[in-house]
Amino acid sequence: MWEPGRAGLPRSALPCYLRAPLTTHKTMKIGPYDIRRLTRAQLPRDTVALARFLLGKVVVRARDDGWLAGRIVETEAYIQGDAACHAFNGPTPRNRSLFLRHGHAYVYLAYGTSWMLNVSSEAEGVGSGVLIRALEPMAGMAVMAQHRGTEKPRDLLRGPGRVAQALAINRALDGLDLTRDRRLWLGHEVVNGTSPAKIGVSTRIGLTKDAHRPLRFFLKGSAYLSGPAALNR
DNA sequence: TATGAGATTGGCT
DNA sequence: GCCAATCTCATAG
Repeated sequence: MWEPGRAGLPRSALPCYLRAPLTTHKTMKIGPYDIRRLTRAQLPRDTVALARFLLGKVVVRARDDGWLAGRIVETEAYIQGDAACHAFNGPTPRNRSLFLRHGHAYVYLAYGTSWMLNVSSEAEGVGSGVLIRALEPMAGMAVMAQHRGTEKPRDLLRGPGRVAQALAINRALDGLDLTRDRRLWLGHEVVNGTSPAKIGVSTRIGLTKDAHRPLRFFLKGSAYLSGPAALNR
């Protein structure tokens, strides 16, 4: 089987989407950061646990024009039996990816205008997911700025629709395996001796059904949170 | 078949 | 602060 980097071409000459690792133990240099892919075994198979676990982890998008990456600072859990969860009424063509085993992408269009990235979060057949609401920019800010039409770092990835627009995420990526795919994957930073940030909890943003549940999670003190300041304390 | 609501955003008052 | 843009799907007729 042909493998990138083993065909006489230096890895650095390959486009990002081919340099992206399929295996876990490889460490990628993305911008100034050392990033290693998360395996399915590392991902909690529980929606709330995954929503908390993903804080501080990294979303990596590989494009032929470069790496795009951001640190997850805000998530929301959409659990089975929750009226606000898209899977509440069973599978439809739009929400079927929510029923994939944990670690797959569920990408959908909200309000006909904004794409949203979610991570499926339970066993196959259970419709649940974690919405990625905000990232802190790590790499590829110039390309993100092009996609977003703004240069301001705080406006690149603050809000789920902005995350998808900045990272060029749309229906074409719906259903992919975030632990295996080269184009979009989850990683963690390889570092020594960092202290874990405190996690804040609030109600979810923009809901009318089941709006009272404390299922939004965020890194306290981050400058890249969406939502009103009152919910970020 | 028609209608209204929705896990949002950007522009304008 | 208000509102339009515009896709998906549940519900009603």
